[in-house]
Amino acid sequence: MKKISTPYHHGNLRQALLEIAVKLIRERGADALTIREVARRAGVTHTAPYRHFKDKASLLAAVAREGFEMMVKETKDQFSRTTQDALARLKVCGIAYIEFAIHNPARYRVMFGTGRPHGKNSALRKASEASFGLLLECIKECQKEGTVRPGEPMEMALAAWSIVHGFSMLFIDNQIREKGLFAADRESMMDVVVDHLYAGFKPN
Amino acid sequence: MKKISTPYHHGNLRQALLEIAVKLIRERGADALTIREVARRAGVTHTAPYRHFKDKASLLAAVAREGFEMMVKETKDQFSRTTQDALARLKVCGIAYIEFAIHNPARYRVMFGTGRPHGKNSALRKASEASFGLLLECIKECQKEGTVRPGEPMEMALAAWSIVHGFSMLFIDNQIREKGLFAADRESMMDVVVDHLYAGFKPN
DNA sequence: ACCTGAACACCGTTCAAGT
DNA sequence: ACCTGAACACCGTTCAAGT
Repeated sequence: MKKISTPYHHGNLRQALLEIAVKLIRERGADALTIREVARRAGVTHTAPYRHFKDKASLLAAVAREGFEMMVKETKDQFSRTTQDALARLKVCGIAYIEFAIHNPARYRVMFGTGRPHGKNSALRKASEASFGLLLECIKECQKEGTVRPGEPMEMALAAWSIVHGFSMLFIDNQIREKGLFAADRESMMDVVVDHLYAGFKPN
Repeated sequence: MKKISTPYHHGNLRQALLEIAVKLIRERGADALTIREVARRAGVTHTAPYRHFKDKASLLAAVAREGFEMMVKETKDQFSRTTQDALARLKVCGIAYIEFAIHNPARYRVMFGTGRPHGKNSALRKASEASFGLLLECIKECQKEGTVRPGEPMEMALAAWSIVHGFSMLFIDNQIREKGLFAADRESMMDVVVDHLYAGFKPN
């Protein structure tokens, strides 16, 4: 009888651990994420993950980093299906951001929920800066186009980020449905919020 | 020799535990909050807290609830120092909200960071609804006054909440300073965000 | 290189017992 | 009523050892 080869050699354990981690958070909450449980589900010893991640925090950081990269990719994909109109792209930024959060609440919470800044982890930092950069560029282009009023783009990007982030957080934390805020569907809530956002950007 | 009386009888243990919990989160992060450590600092056995809180989650819920109550109180205090002008009160809502978050980041994170809704805990739920209610009332009054455009107040309150919550979260998570977003001081950042918010509320 | 097994110092929670 | 001490089933992390 041939030996059944063990599944996670040759470098795919790292990716497997990441996927299991996300699934675990999604299914059972952030508290249920333990290195030992991830290892168990991957079929390896509880110390094996330490070959790929320094500690639990850096496993979470890797999950977060992937998240920012996914978000950027999805936004760019939407861009390519959009007119050259910079204002349209700016709206896509907002919508894509919120949609990512709503469709990946577990991962989104990891991306922002740590309470710890990204400071030291440069890969994570770069990924999150790329995401913010997309928004910033859109705003600058809109200003050139004349579809967004003049003003410090950094400040405007901050206001824009605040509102989409705030809405996303409240939404995935159930604060919105819980308060009976809306019988309305997600789509129209998103539109309300994003429209409000751009109302503040209109040129005079 | 008289026995030294033990400090936490007669019902003040509960309050002591809450204060220690907040201090612990503030000083060493949310991960450092353990029931055992709280008990240790209070000078009681690690099982004593269970007389006052069902489990760790309900200790955290109590910390969160106190937070919402503090926020409402501080906002009302500011109201009493303000003109009858409803628009001025609306701005106070935004500023007081952000200031609370900035001055109590640890507690603020507990108030929103659980990932778990407040659903079951009715005291917590009521406290957070009171906070939202303040904002909602202000918007309605402004509409009567004509200083905020007509529209579903619930939707407008949601947009307002999103932006102050988003800004607060980004700020206390260090996402803002980390990205080199502003050399500017807090005050002016807050003003930018809040001004942007109210720009979207202006009547035509 | 990658993985294991034992070990250490912790957790949250329960429960019978003490005053 | 309020608190204790032992116990249980977990953690994260380290380290010497195996292939």
